[in-house]
Amino acid sequence: MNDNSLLLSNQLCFPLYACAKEVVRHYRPFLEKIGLTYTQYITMMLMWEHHEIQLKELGKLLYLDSGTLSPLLKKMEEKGLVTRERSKDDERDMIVTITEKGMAMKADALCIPHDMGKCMNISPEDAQTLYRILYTLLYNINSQV
Amino acid sequence: MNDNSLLLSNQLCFPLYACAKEVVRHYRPFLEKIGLTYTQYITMMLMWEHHEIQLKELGKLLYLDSGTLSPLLKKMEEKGLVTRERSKDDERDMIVTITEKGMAMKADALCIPHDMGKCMNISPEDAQTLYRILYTLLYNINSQV
DNA sequence: TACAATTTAATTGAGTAAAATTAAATTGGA
DNA sequence: TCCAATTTAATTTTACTCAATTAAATTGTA
Repeated sequence: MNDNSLLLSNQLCFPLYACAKEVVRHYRPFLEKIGLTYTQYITMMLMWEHHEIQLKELGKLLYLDSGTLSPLLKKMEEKGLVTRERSKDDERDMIVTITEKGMAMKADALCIPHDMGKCMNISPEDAQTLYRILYTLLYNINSQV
Repeated sequence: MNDNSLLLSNQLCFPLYACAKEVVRHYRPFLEKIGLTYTQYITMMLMWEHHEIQLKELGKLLYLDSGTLSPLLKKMEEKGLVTRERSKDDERDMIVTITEKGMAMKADALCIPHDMGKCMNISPEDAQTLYRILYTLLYNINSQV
């Protein structure tokens, strides 16, 4: 709590914030080729994996709430990538299902992780360390007493 | 470029994106006490350090463009934290200057880095490693050939 | 069985962000 | 000196993002 504690260069939050923004920004040209935004892209990754999933579950996995996901999924439905319908078992639940068109998009996205990897230019060791620390932080920050 | 390359859990970008969002979100209750948003907070850090700075320079240091900073600084001027005026030397430049009220706010912000540090719950070693890797990444991603 | 508490999505409002465009001022070269 | 190129902020458009609120459906309990 000294005079340097409020220097921007002494914060850990700032390179985290700036880095995340820059990485997402650098995804844009690659994602534009398949017509997705970054948020739509990470949503599609979960759809390619699960095929069918509740909005609630998407929110937990993506750390996004319904205020973001509801309009996002409507746009993705308009693009024909997913369908949305209420659960028969529980009308509160919104079930999101990937379409054939959504499945087909996966082939066009396959090159993106590789292309972005080159763009990020990080060593495998640093990538592994960064991955570990970020997931630890993500776990810890949401486990407060 | 195999079948697992598009799994969300295999991406490095995602924990970076999610972590940055969660960290900024956890800043909110602390920053509300002094009436700042996160973006205003990191801007104030630079103002406490420089007292007077060009919008252009703020943008470089914060990785933000005028589309974000122009309205942000107007709001901060309305709050009486900074003043904005064109440079006498070059009318294109917008000079931002901290006010007495802005300076006084620093005392109220001194506890925030410490409070957030507890909230993030990261070891000093991991914090140092994370800091190093993030700044390396930030440098590399903006140095493409 | 009633009905209060809980769960879930959707909506609303405020605040970023980035790209593209516009407009004004300055600079540099013929 | 003239004027084209450059620099800089501001504006516009599109797209998140979160907190708070609302509304509907479900659950649990007296």
